[in-house]
Amino acid sequence: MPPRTYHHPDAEEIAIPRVLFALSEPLRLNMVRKLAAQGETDSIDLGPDLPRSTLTHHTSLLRESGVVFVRAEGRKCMIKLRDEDLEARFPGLLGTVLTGYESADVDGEEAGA
Amino acid sequence: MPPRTYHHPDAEEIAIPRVLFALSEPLRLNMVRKLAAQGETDSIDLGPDLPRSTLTHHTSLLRESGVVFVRAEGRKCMIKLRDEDLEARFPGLLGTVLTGYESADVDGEEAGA
DNA sequence: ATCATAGTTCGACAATTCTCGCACGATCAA
DNA sequence: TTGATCGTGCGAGAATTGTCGAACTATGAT
Repeated sequence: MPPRTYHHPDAEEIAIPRVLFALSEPLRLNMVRKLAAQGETDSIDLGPDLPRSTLTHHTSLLRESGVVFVRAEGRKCMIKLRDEDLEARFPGLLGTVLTGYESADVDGEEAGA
Repeated sequence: MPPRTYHHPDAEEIAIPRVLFALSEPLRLNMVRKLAAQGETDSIDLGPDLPRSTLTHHTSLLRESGVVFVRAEGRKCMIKLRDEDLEARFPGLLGTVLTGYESADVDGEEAGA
C-alpha cells in the first residue's frame, strides 16, 4: 500500500482569492502563524484540541489553496508553509498578513490552535 | 429627514480576518481593484450588471470590514478605498493583494464588475 | 498477532454567506 | 405633484462552509 500522498496545486495555479479565503479563517490563520514561527510542524501541534476530522478539514483546505505543503511521515503528518511559492507568486503577501496579524488582538486565544 | 448615514469601523478596529474575507470574493476583489484604479467611484459603476440589492450587500460588507468608505451624494452612493487606514494598520497588504491579483488570470471577467 | 495511535473519509447537521425579487423611502427633474 | 431613478431593508431559497462523530486504513510498538 503506497503511503499517503497529497495533491498540491502548482505554484502558477495558486489563486489569490483562494489564498485570502484560506487565511480569513481565524483557526487557519493561527495555524499559518505557527507554521511561520516554527517551520515544518507536526499536524497535531497545529490544533491539539481539535477533533481530528476538523483538523484534517482545515489542513486540506490550506493545502488545496496552495498555502501549505503536506507530507506523510510514518503515522504522522508534517506541514510546512509554501513560503517560496507564495513569495514568488504574491510577493510580500504572507509577511504582510502575518505582520498585521501580530500587531492586532491575537494571542489571547487558546481554543483553536 | 437626515441623509443616509453609514457606520464605519475605526481604523484600530479593522481586523485582518475580516479584511481577508472581504477580499476573498472575486466580485468584491474586482470592486476593490476598480476603486484602486479610479479613486472614489459611483457605486453603480462597481457593478453595473448586478441587481441593486446584491450590490448593496457587497458594498456593505466591504464597508463593515473597513475596506471602503461610503458616502451618500444625492441619490447616489460614492465609494472609496480606505487606503490610509489600511496602510497604517496592515502596511503593504492592499498593494500586495492588488499586485498579485493583476499578475493572475483576471481581466477576462465582465459578469461581476 | 494484537493493540494503540494518527489520519482520512463519509455523512449529517448547523451556521454563514450569496443572490435576488420586492416594497419602501429619498432625491431630482419636469 | 407626478414620475423616474437610486439605495436600502426584508425575506426566502440556494449554495458554501464549518463541526464533528463513527467507521476504516496505515503505521509502529509489544
